[in-house]
Amino acid sequence: MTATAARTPPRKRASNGAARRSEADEIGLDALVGHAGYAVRRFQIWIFQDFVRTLGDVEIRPTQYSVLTVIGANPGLSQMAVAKRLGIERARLVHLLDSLEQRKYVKRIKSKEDRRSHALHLTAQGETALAKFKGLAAEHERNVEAKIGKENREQLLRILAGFT
Amino acid sequence: MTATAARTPPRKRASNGAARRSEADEIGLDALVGHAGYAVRRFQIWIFQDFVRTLGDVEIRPTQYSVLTVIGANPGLSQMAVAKRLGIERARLVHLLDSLEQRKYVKRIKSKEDRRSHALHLTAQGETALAKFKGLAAEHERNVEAKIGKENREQLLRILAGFT
DNA sequence: TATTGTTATACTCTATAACTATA
DNA sequence: TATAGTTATAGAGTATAACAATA
Repeated sequence: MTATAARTPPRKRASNGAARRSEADEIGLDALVGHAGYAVRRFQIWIFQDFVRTLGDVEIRPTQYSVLTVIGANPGLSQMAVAKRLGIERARLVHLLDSLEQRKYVKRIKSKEDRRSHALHLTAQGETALAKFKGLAAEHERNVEAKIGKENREQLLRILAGFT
Repeated sequence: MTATAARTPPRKRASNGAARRSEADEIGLDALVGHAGYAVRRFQIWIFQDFVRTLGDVEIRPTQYSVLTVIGANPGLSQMAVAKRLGIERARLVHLLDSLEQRKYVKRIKSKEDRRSHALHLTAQGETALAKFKGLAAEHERNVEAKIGKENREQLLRILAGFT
């Protein structure tokens, strides 16, 4: 392969001395245009920021929300089970749970069957809080729908269902 | 809203003393199933890992690739312009460019028009290297296509085109 | 020997704030 | 005053390794 393979000719730049472009517009992405990963990254940045903003008052971030939701729907899971299911490192989950336990949303209960592991449960306060978080997360989801369209959101969910 | 709103009944767990589930399968995601952001996050983790693996030999990560590609296609851009176009913090771009400059892929040239700013260019070595990176990135993109299907990848790019 | 939870380390990335030199 | 680049800091997130208690 030569150095020119797949190279796009440099875009015409404002010549020296000419008026400089007023904005960071018109800058070509070249090969990035064809990369799904680039589009997905930019979309994820937008979607995370909207989630964090929408749930800003309750100070819940996406990862915390996912942990609370899975524990709420599957009480008694071990830390390993939650970590594997959500694709989180078990070492990281320790700190996430420390925080959620301090805030009285989650409790670790020593398992009698396997004394190495903890059974995870929501507290009563955690149940109430999670219901509120789900309402706000639904609001966030409506923002997503407004941004990309109802049909596109549904197609996206269908296309990526295998990764959840 | 009550605490029970939108709550899914807890899944049936293996009763105490019964055989425990062998794998972290069958764990319900509850409300996460309907969140585009969750699916996107999981997909992005997969896609980043494949990119990093596919370009592992050349030690180029997605962000570095995006910076090199934009500079290659738009020689002379300032750091601010690159940062804005790619949605990277300008403070972060400083370190990215430090690394790419050390590796002789990029050079910062003091602008004569505005002595505060640097015009960014690829070195000859950078041009050659980027061509190789693009070939590997195309290989990564074929992995994506194999994973989600040709049609789905194209739909994804179409749906998310507005975020690039 | 292997696994669970934990602690620790390193690096990537996001988000700010403040500083300098220029404009 | 405002902007470009830089330095610094803090927290989130990823990726490892190693350790104690337990299986």
